[in-house]
Amino acid sequence: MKSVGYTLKGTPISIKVAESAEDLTLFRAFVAENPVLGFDTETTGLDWWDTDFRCRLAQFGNATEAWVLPVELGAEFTQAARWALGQAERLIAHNGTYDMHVSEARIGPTIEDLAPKLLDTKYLAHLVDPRAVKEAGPGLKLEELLKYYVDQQAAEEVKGSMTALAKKYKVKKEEIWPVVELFDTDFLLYAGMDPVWAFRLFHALWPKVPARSRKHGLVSWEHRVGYVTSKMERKGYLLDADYARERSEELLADQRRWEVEAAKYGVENVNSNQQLIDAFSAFGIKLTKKTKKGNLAMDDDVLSSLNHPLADAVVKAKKAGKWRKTWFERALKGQDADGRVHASINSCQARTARMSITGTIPAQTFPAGDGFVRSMFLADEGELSVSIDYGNMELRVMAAASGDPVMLEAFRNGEDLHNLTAIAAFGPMPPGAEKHPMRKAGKGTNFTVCFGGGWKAVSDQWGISPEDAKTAVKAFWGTYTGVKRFSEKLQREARRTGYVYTATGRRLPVDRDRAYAALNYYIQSSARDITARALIELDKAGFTEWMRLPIHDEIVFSFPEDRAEELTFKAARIMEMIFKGLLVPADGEIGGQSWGSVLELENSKH
DNA sequence: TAGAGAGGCACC
DNA sequence: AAACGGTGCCTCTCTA
Repeated sequence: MKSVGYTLKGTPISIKVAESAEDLTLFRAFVAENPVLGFDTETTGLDWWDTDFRCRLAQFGNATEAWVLPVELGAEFTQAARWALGQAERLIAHNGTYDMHVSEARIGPTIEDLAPKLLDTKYLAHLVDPRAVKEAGPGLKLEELLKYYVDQQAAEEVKGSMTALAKKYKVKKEEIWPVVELFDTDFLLYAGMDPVWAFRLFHALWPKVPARSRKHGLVSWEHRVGYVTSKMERKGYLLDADYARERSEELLADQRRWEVEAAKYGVENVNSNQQLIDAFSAFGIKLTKKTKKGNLAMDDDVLSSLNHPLADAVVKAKKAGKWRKTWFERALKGQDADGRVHASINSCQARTARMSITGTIPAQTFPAGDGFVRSMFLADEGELSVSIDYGNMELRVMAAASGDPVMLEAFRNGEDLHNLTAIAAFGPMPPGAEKHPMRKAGKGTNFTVCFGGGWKAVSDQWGISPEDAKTAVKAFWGTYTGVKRFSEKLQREARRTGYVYTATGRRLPVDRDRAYAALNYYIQSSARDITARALIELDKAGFTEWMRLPIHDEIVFSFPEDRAEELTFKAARIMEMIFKGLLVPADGEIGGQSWGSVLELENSKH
C-alpha cells in the first residue's frame, strides 16, 4: 500500500492508495466503519459520454482518512469502488452530478442508485450563500468554498498542485488529467484530499443553512431537482449532424467572404476593436460612444450607425464566426457514439438559483427568432419536438407575490397587461383599435421595472423617447401601487438584514447599495422555483425520458408521435401552478422532428 | 503560455 | 432621486 500524508490545521490526514487485494480488504473495513463517505473521481476529461472517456481514480474519505482506488488498473479496483458505492449510506460530493455520470458510465452504480444517497455540497453552499466570488461572495466551486469555509492556505496548496503538475508534464492545465502518472505523489495527494475536502466542507456548511430553508425542506428539494436534470443530461439530445455541418460550412464561407471585404479597408482582424477604431479614425469618422470603462465602443450599435461598407462587413464576419463556433462546431464536437449531445445543466446556479446550461448545448442563449440553430436538435425516431412554456411567468409572479389588485385583476380577466400599462400612462385605447398605439412602451415598462430598471433603461432598451419613458414608468408605479409597496418592503428588509426570503424559504443576499434589485431577485427566484417544481412533478409522473432541456420558463420535450397531443396536454397541466392564488399557465406547441420546427410553426401562425 | 479583464453578443 | 436583474461563450489584449 502506498500512502501519502498531509497536515490540515495541525491534524494529520492519511491518504491510502490501494495496490493489492490485501489493501482492498483494509479499504472494505474502512468503508464498513464509515457509512457516510466523501466521494470523488479523477477522470481523463469531463465528457463522460465519450467512448474514450476513462475513470482513473475513485476516492472515498472522511475528515482525516482517505482511500484512493486506481480503478484504471483493473477490475478488482473497479469492483471495490462499486461495492463501496453500494455499501455507503450517504455519499458527500461536490458537484456530485458529475461523479454520478462517471459512476454510471465506468464504475457501475447508476444515477438512480446514487442520487438517493447524495449529499452535494454545491447545493448546501448555494443555500448558505449563492454569490460568486466576483460578487464578494464565497463562490460555488470547490476550491473557492474551501478557501472560504475550510482552510484558505491548504486549499490553495493542494488545488494549486495540479497547475504545478501540468508544468512538470509540460502540458496545458486541462490536458493534465489523462497523462499524469497514476501514482504521482502530487496527483494522489490532490485526488485523496478531495473526498476529505467534500466531507469537511459538508460539515462546515450544514449548520449554516438558513433555518427557514431547512424548514421548507429546500436541501432535499434541490437534490431532487438536480436528480431530474442529471437524468436529462444523461439522455441527451439527438443531433442532426448533417444539418449542423452544412450550416457550419455556410457560415465559414460567409465569414471568409466578409473578412476579405474588411481586409480591403486595411482591417486584418475583424474581432480587434483596436484595428477597427484605428481604421475608422483614419477615414475621418468621429467615434463617440464609450464602453463601461470609458474606452471607445465598437459594438453592433455603433457599427450599424456608421453606414459604412467596412462596418457592414465586420458585423457580418463577426456574427458568422461567432455563430459557427458557438453553436454548430460546439455541438458537432460534443457528439457521443449514438449521435447524441449532452448538456451540462447546473440546476441551482445563479444568485437567484436560476439554472444555467453550459458546455455542448448552451441552450439558454440559442437565437430565438427562428429555428436556424435549434433545427439541429431532433426529437428521437418516431417522436416530435414539443415546447411547453409558461405565459407571462415573471409578470404573473410579480402580480401574485405583491398581491397588487390591479395587476391580479388584469391577469384573472385575461387582459393584456402591456396595453393596460399603456392606457394608464397615455390614455384610453382609440376606438376600434386592437392594440394601444403605445403598447410597446407599456411592455417595455412592465419588463424593465420587473428587472429593476427605471425610465432611462426603458428609453435606451426599448427605443422609447425619454419623455414617454418617464411618463410610462411614473404611471406604472402610480397604477400598480401593490407592486410599489411590495418592492419597498423587500428593500427595507434587504437594507436591514442584507437578505430577502422567497416563499420557498430561499434566502437571497441583496447588496445594500443595490437594494432596488430585491424585487427582481424575488421574482426571478420564485419563477425558477416554479419551473424546478415542474421538473420534479414531471419526473414523478414518468415524463423524464421525454424531457430534453429546461430553459427558464420553458421545457423542451421529445414525445412519441402518436401520443404527442395527449402527453403535451398532460405535461402542461403538470407544469401549471397556482402561485399565491394566481394561475401561472403553461401552453404547449407541437412541432415536427426538429426543435427548430416548433418555432417555424409558431412563426407561421402569427 | 496561461490567466484575467474587457468588450461584445446570444438569451430569459 | 434613481437605480437593468440573471446567465455563457468567443476573442483580443495585457500581464506575469
